[in-house]
Amino acid sequence: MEMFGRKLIKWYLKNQRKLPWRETKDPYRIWLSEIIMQQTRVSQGLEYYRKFVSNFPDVFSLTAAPETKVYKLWQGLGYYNRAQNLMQAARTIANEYQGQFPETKEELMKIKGIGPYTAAAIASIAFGKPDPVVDGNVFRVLSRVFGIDTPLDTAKGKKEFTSLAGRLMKGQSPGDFNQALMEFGAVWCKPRNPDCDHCIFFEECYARKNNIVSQLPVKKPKTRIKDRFFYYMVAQTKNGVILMKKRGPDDIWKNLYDFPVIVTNERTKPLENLIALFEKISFNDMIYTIKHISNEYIHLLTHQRIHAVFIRLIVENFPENTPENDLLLINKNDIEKYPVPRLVEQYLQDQKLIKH
DNA sequence: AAAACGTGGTG
DNA sequence: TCACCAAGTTT
Repeated sequence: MEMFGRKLIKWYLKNQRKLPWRETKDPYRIWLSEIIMQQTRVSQGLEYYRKFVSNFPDVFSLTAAPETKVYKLWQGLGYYNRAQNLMQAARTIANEYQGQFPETKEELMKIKGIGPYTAAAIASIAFGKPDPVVDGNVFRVLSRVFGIDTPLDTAKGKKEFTSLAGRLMKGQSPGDFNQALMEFGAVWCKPRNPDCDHCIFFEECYARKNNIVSQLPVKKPKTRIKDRFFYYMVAQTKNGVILMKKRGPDDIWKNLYDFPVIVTNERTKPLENLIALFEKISFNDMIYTIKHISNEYIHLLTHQRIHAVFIRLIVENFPENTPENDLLLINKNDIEKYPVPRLVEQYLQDQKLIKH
């Protein structure tokens, strides 16, 4: 523990980049740099920082500036809310704090645009408070060196990493420690292809030792919803025998029961064309009539939006022998005995094939 | 709690 | 090419 901070700061004092906001303890400039650098690379933000400092050397000059001028200077940086928050924060500090930045993380966080990260950064760098910063770099370095696979974009993850950073910080200068940790992540422990062989933590790094550097840090999977279109064939004889199908192990609803289905990634039309395909997954030469085509059901899963259409067929007869490949013929009175996805249950209810 | 918010660099 | 990522915060 102790050693981690010592080595880190030793590395930092020797290897840090020379950046303008590192040459001041002025909380105004620290704040300005932190807001500008949110979600922004140094190479992109550097010139903006210089422009803002020279145009607005203190919080009062920023307060006095016309909005348009501030936006103009911000142009091209992105996240334009930051410019608006910047002006509001400047007014707050000028009016409610007499131009003096509050010194605690808690108080700083009351100011617009200052969240947990920025508050800790100002408190530690400008005022020497022992508040650990936890940004993307810190997540990466700590998750690798200490082998933490808690997803960082969760409440649990944030708590865990903040707590660890706080313990590691003990005995070190908070501002230096925080900047060292971020700098190390930015220039050495990079997201991809870090130079582990020459790393100061070569010996102790958990990820390096276990060859999982590229797998850390862990993030929650993006909830990118995929649309899928399910076209179900609900085939039934006149005397009430329904063809069902057990779902396989490779998709959603494992081992539940539904019907023969055509799955596509886009909407299919006309629907009638699907029936030829149905014959391939059930019986050849079905003699059928289309009894009903349902509306599209939308069924939401964590990562999928299922668009389901049920095509109900009346067939003359199923073959006598029991079909292969997970197909089964059941009496419609027994349908409730089979576990089905909620989507299918809904359909069956709507069709009065089951009660409730 | 998840989504929106911008732009530019990278492998 | 394009998904991923960058000194996050707000709603």
